Amino acid sequence: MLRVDVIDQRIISRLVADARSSYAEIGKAVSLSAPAVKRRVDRLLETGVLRGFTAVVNPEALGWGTEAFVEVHCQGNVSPDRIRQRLEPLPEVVAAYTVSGAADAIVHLRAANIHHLEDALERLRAVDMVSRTVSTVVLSTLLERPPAPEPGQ
Amino acid sequence: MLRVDVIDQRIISRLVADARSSYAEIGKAVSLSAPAVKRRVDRLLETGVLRGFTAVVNPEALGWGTEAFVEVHCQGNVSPDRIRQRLEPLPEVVAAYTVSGAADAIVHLRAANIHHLEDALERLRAVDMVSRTVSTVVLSTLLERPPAPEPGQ
DNA sequence: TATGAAATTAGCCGGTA
DNA sequence: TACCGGCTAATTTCATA
Repeated sequence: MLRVDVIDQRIISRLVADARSSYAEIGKAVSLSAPAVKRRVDRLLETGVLRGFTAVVNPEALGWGTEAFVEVHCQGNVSPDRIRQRLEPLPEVVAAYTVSGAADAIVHLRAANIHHLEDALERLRAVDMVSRTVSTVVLSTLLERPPAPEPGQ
Repeated sequence: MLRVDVIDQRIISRLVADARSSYAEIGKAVSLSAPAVKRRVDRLLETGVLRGFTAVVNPEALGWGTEAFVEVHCQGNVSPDRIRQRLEPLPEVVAAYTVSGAADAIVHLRAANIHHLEDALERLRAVDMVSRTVSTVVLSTLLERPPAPEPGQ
């Protein structure tokens, strides 16, 4: 049900590189007809291997020039689902993870500027379960890329 | 040159939600003809507001089940560009940022499993400029989403 | 806006495990 | 039988002018 063969991986690679390329074009690269490619893509979407297709936007161009990673420490035992529920309404949260170690979660924030970031941090700290936060402001983005289609190991 | 109006924002929203939707479909939503939408999208790509289109893959489905954030401490003064050059060859690095604070950089790693992650960490630590690393293993992903088309502030 | 070219998509058939 | 791919045709979409 979650079988992904070599051809699927090559199709995924193509779609990761350019999600708007046509099935015919992809088919030429993997020696398949366009309908065959569509069938595989539909199956990959259905089985959840592919979650969808999206545009990659330049955050700075949209006025999201400032970002930070925030370690969130919670008081008491909090379920991951409850943390997610509280973080979801904050529009500045672009990603959040529960983690091992001292902190309970790592939250990736994006804001228009330092003042906006400060404001977002304040709202994050105001979430009832949050007891302490440790922020690390991003100075520059060195690298951002999708995971390779097949794990190296 | 980097002007983005309200209609552009709505087009970007649509493309972020589904990069494979047709220009005609987007046009219907923003009350524009398909060629008009195409002109705007082309312009957004040219000015760098849109970087491209990509498929969102389920990392677990492809065997990338383990991830970690790593604080990297470097010895001496190292330029961001040099750090990027050294990180780029490591396929497990999906994102990297220079940051303020004690650490010099934060690296987002994705691996097939804990053993693979350990292996990748070892290769990261072997990079000459790296003096110390602090790893935080991700237990679960609470949230992952693109930034909203317009900043809240 | 309109027109030719290209892509999408559903249906049908054949080969194979 | 179930699965997978190719082929065809109707429709939609694209990219010109």
